[in-house]
Amino acid sequence: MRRKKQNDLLTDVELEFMTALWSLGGGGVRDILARIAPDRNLAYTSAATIMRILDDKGFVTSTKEGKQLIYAPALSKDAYQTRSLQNLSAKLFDNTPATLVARLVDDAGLSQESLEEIRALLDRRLGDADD
Amino acid sequence: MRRKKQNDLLTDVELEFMTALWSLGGGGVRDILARIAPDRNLAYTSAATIMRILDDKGFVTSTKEGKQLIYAPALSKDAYQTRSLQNLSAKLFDNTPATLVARLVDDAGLSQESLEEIRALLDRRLGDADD
DNA sequence: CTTGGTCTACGAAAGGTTTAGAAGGTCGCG
DNA sequence: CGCGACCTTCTAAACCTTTCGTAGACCAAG
Repeated sequence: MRRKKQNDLLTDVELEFMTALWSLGGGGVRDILARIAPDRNLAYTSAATIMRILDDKGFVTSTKEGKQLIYAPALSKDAYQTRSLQNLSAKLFDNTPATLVARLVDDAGLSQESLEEIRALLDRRLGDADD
Repeated sequence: MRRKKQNDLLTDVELEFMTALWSLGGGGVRDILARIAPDRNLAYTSAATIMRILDDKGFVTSTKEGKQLIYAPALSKDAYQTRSLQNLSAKLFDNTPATLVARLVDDAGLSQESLEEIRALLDRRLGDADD
């Protein structure tokens, strides 16, 4: 059975848990739950269910260690960031990344510092292959 | 009563319809449905329901013209692009736009052309205050 | 061996999304 | 007037997401 709706995007809660797992590198349900916002008050079984779903969907791998399951990301955060950007670019920006960046740098809430950081990035990226 | 889950993001189908409406500027259900991918085969009443929901949520405005409702975006595409980027930046990039752009320009699928377009954008934006 | 703690798996409930049929209004034309 | 065409509104079904309780497995300590 395949996903039928989205390509391979995480739902809100799934992303919350993957973020915790990425920062951890790996761990059991209790470790992961400890990284979730404390005011969340999520039941342990809820967390376990989320992790099982992530496993089913292939976003994490699990290995039995003693009596508990240890989870590890099956997809790096970088890779997922790229995937999300591609999705957003396709859905909302006509697959033209330049428009996406334009909207980003037009955002008044963006600091000068951030802008310069971004240009430095681009200079580095374009400097190499420049002819 | 307000939305309870997301800030103010469109669902998949809602985005599909808003995209049609943005490209149209405004129109009735039949106009909008004509802009949706033709292999979609969506019933007219389904389209009407989506538009009513968008109206309820405040994403469009409607005015009665004769016997039909004419819809217009209550939110520009630019504004929604900005909103989406802010959301993605907060959820997945720790609110550091530079990281977002880094992931974007690291994407091997990005053409040299796009990269240069992006840098030109930044130069224009930063050129003023350059030292 | 039995009890208690910890774990995973299953199932259900509540809410949101997507689709579409049924019902009822309105308008123009014969 | 009455009919058909077209429109909106209501309602429901199917599915997905999120949350959690219950049940069953397993192990260690008394």
